[in-house]
Parts: sequence; structure tokens; C-alpha cells
Amino acid sequence: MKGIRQLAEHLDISIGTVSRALNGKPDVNEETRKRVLEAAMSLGYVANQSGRALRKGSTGVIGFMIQTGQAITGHGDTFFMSVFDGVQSVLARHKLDLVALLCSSEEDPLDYLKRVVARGFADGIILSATQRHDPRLEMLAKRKVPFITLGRSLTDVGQPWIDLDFEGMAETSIERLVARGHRRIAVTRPHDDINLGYVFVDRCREVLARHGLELAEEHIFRSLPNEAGGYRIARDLLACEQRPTAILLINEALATGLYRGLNEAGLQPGRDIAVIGRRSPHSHFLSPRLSVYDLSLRDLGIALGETLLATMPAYAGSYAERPARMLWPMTFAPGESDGEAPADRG
Amino acid sequence: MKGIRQLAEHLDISIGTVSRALNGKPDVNEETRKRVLEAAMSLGYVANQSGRALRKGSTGVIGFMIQTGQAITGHGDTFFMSVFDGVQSVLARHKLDLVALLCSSEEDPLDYLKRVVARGFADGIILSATQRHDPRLEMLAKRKVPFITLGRSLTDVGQPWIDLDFEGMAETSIERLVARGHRRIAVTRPHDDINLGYVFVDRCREVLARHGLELAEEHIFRSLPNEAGGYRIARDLLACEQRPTAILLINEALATGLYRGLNEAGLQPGRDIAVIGRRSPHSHFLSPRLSVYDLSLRDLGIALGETLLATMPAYAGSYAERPARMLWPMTFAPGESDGEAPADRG
DNA sequence: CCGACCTCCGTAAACGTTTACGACCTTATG
DNA sequence: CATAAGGTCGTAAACGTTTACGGAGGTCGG
Repeated sequence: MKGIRQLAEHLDISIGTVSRALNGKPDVNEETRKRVLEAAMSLGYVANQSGRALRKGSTGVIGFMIQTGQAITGHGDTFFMSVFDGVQSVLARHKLDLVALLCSSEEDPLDYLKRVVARGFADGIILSATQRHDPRLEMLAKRKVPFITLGRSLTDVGQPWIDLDFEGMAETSIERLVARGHRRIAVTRPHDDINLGYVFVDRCREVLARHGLELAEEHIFRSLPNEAGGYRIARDLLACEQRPTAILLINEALATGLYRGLNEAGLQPGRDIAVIGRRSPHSHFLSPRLSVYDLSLRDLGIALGETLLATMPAYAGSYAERPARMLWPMTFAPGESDGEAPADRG
Repeated sequence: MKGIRQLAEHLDISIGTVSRALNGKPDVNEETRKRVLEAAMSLGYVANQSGRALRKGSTGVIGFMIQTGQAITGHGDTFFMSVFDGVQSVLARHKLDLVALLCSSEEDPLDYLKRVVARGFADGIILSATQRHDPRLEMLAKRKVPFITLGRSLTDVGQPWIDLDFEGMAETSIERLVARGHRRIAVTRPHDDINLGYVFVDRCREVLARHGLELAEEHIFRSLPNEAGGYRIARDLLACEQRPTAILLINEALATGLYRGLNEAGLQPGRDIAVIGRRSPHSHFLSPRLSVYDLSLRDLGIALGETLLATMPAYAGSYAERPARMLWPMTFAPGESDGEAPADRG
């Protein structure tokens, strides 16, 4: 089966009618529509993407941009796989397809994205790894491409976003730790200018101040969002003049390395130092079990998909009630790693 | 900047010449070519994907198909990110783009792939999660889409493939364990019909036989390729009539859960039971450190990219010397988890 | 019986490229 | 000087769809 023309000839119907039948246009006899649909099915006809896109100006594809290479992105395969799956479950309802736009570590994300939109690759775009100042947003806004970001940015062009509620995490985790007697609480932040780091640290500082506590500079650890970064944090932590009695891990990959580093130093999480992290496939299998902030990645994906569609005229109808911006809540799942503060050592 | 027409008008050159200039065709004055290139650059013109694809019949896009959803995919957390990056570094040389084709967990992979090729989405395709019997291969071969599989299959349509050398892993790891006194060696295999499981187990059995040893049925553990699967293996392992003194983990995510499960039972990897696994971002931070089979994911990606291009007439020239099929070697990186067999308990 | 209206369908023009073809001009060759 | 050859470019036809438009036939009300 080559194209719609062959299909039309085979049915002895005009090519226009076939197209209308396939696209659910109203002015076609139900009888013939059924014939067309059946023939298309049995012959395995699927409209050519390029032809359709060229004519309609839309591709039926939504792109989710991620950066490949080392785990600089802050998330691993499993994170994205689950989110993708959620997005797809929404898009499938509208016959839209999701593809991951892979920006190589060798290419500038802005250049890459420019190319993608100039080529007319996708009807809508989901951005991750949102930077504190992110030129991608301005570019997309200027070219009027529907998009949504996973994460906020100071670069605000009015686009919808969904961001994990790191303020909430800061709030409740610090309250919890303080209530358990901790006074020197350390926090981590990403190495790069990803926005969430600023949001998180600022709020932590704020909550601590509320209790008359300070967030010492030496208690803010910048780290790569991977296991090695966690290991390094352990080292830095041991080198602190005033060793913290608790630490908040903003990234889900850090705990593994941190645990190892602490162990090597003879410190046990939960007993010698409280650790609160993020849920990951591994967190539940650390011992002692990591206390984590958890979230449903699939639901997050669903929300991303719906919010994006809400900004696209052709689909907005179904999702009018969706808030354009929201903080995605995380729930605390206590493990055994965030015990009482050890007896004061001065 | 809308299209090539505007660009041509702006330059006061015919649209055909502009196209030729941009595409590096020979019959265009170098002077005008330079003008065109500069104008295109400064105006940010990029050829529309649909128009070009429609005319040329090729899209300039290579698709890497993966299945989303739960970590059924069977790889560690940064597996795809790293492999993608390698593939891209090859494709970039030919101005090809890589996108990940995301098949939702709700859709049949074959149907999905049919849609992709019928729509003419990609010029070439990389398949992962190759099944022992995989109808996707026949479909792609029939429609003459260039593709390559990561993993072998009994369904052989002559396509190129690259597969991790699980035979080699079976060979050297079992030799090593036997040399260290182990007699009851357990192995794991994926829960599903992915091909590598068969290859691996068969070879293990073979090598053991060479030493007069048997691979007991109760020592073959089917498991999900994730941490929970590993935890479950620990449980099953403890329930064995004849408890194995060593275990081979085929998947990189299993070790975390296995360690936890063993610990809970008071068993220490390396001392009470030898464990050999696969390198993952986590493996190095387990304690005791996991002995692993390692490979360069980025290099694997490069090889995949080159081998795929070698099958595509338009690019084959550069990669003629590439073998169409190869086993990708893994190197053993000893840790502390594969010690001597404990004293015989009968 | 006529006009208005509806239903269904065919025709043809777009969409933005690439490229076969041929025209024009210049230079080389005899 | 005539012809051939080569270099450069414009013209127009594709590629596979979708869709505006209009036409044919049927129905219905007046």
C-alpha cells in the first residue's frame, strides 16, 4: 500500500472522499466511510506523515526535550520513562504521538530547539531541565510554539509550567528535623543553574530562620545529580567545621553515594546523621531505609500532557479547567534514615 | 522567516538555486552559495521538515525505539541516556537527528512500529528489547526500512545487530567462580522472552557442564529487571533446597535489592555468597563493592549508529568496514563481592 | 412544478521542498 | 568564426496529503 491514491483507486472512489472519510469529516456517507475504513485497515494504509503535515501545518507529534549524555540532566531513564508513559496516556486520546527530542551533550540546547521548531517537527513541546534563566522559553514564545516546562524559570513568558513542590519539601522536612532536635541541617543543590536549586535553598533558609536557625554556607553542598555526587557530599560533609546532624538531598540519585561515604567513615544514616532524600527505585533498598519524598511520575506525566493540550487551541476544550501552573505535591514516606539528633556534642 | 521562498526573494535569487546552494549541490557559483548560506544563517532559516521529507522521501531522522512505562525495559538508570549520546555523535556528522520513538506500555510494539514506518517518520530505526521471536524484524525487513537491533533474535531477517556479549560473561564469570571453589552457582534471567536470557543461561549451563557441574532448575531465577526483582531473588535464593554459593546477575538493577535481601537474612555478599553483576551507576557504591561486567555505553551507541548507517545506501560509504553483526565485549571489573566459596557445608 | 436546501462526492489548488530539464552566458577548441 | 563544452541559474513538475469549492442528485415545502 503506497498512498491514498492507491487506496482510492482500489475503492473506486475519489481521493478527496477517502481523505474525508478517514479524517472523520461530516460530509461523507456513513456507508462509504465504513468501506474506506475497512479497506484502509485491511490494506494497512496509514497517512504519510510528511504529506499530511505539509498540508495541515501540524504534525500530530508532541516532543519532550531531554538532554542526553552523562546524568547531568538530574534524572535517569526510569524517571523519564514513567513520565513519558503518563504523557502518552493523555496524548493517545487525541491520536497524538510523543517522541523524545534528544539534545546531545555536544550541542547547545537553544540551537537544537531552534532547529526543531524551524523544521516544524512537533506541534507542542515539553521542556525539562528548566534553567533559572532559560532562553529557550523566549524563543518558543516568540515563535508561538505551544509548550510547557517541567520546572519554573525566572524567564517568564507566561507559559504554563508544572514544578515539583520543593518549597513544600523544604518546609515539612525542616520542620520535622527541627522537631527531632536537629539544629545544624545541611542541604544540597544542583551544580548548575537549574532553577529548583534556588527555590529550594531559599525556602530552607526561610524555614530555618523561623526557628532562629541559620543555614551556614558550608552546609550548602553543590553536587552533580548522580551517585558520585552523593559520595562527594559525604566527604565534604565530614570536612565541615561544624558537622551537620542532618542533610536534605534534593536529587534522587545522591543517597547511594552518600550512604557509602558515610559508611566508610563509620557513620550510620539515621543514627549518626539524619538523611532525607527523594524516592528512587533504589531508595527503598538502602539500609537503613531512606526517608523520602515521593511522587507519582506517571501522574506527573498525565498532568504535563493535559496542561500542554490546554494551551493548544485544537485540544483546549477538554482541559479548560486545568490550572496553567501548579506545584506538584510530594508526599513524605518515612524510612529509618531520619532519626533524632544525636546527643549534643557542643 | 517563513520558507525558502522568502529567503529567495530576499536574496533576489530563484528558489531553486537557493535550495541547491543550501544542499551543497555542485552547480552553483561559490559566491552565491556563500551569500545564500550567510543569509540563511542570519535569518535563521531551516528547511521545513515536512516539505523536504515529502519531496525527498527521507526525513533525516533516525528513530530509537524504546518502550516506556515501568522499568520493564531491563536497563539501568542511565543506560539509554548514554547510548543515545553515542549514537548522536555519529549521526551529527551526517546531519541526521536522533529521536526516541516512545512506545507506550498500553500499545502493542508491533502496531506502534507499523504506524511509525507507514507514516514515514524515520529513515532508519534502532530497535531495543529484542525478543526471542520478534515480529518487528520481519515487518521492517518487508518494508525495506533500514534498521538494526540491539540484541539478537531467533527471527533472523539478515539485519545487522549488536548484542552484549553475555556468552563471554557467562564464560569468564563461571570459570572464575569455579576456580574459587564454587560448585553451586545460580543465574538469573529476564522474566520475559527477551532473547539474551536464553543465550546466557544456555552458555552458563555449557560452561558448568565442562566442569562436571549442573545448573539446577531451582538455581535459575526469573526476575523483573529492577530492584524489586533483585530483592525477590534473595528470598527465592534463601528458599532453595540446595542453597547456591554464588549468583550471576544478568541485569544491572538487580544487585541493590539482592544486597538488601541478603543483608536482612544476615548474609554478606562476598563472604557468604559470591555475587557478580553488571555495572550500573550504583554498583560501585554498594558495600561490599559489587564485582561487575562493565561496558562503555557511549561506545556502544557509536557502534550502533555506525552499523546502522552502513546499511543505508546514502551513508554506507564511510562505514564499509564495519561488521554487520558483533558481540559487544564486556570487561570484568572486580569488586569485593565475589570471594571464595565458603567452607563446604555438605 | 419550481426553487431552496441538503447530502454526498469529485476537482483542483494549496502546503514547502527538491530536482530534472533546459536556457543562457562564458570560455575553450578546432 | 563556428561549434562544443562547461558553468550557472530559472522554470516547473513532482512528493502525498487536506480542504475550499462547486456540482449532481434527491427531498421538501410552497
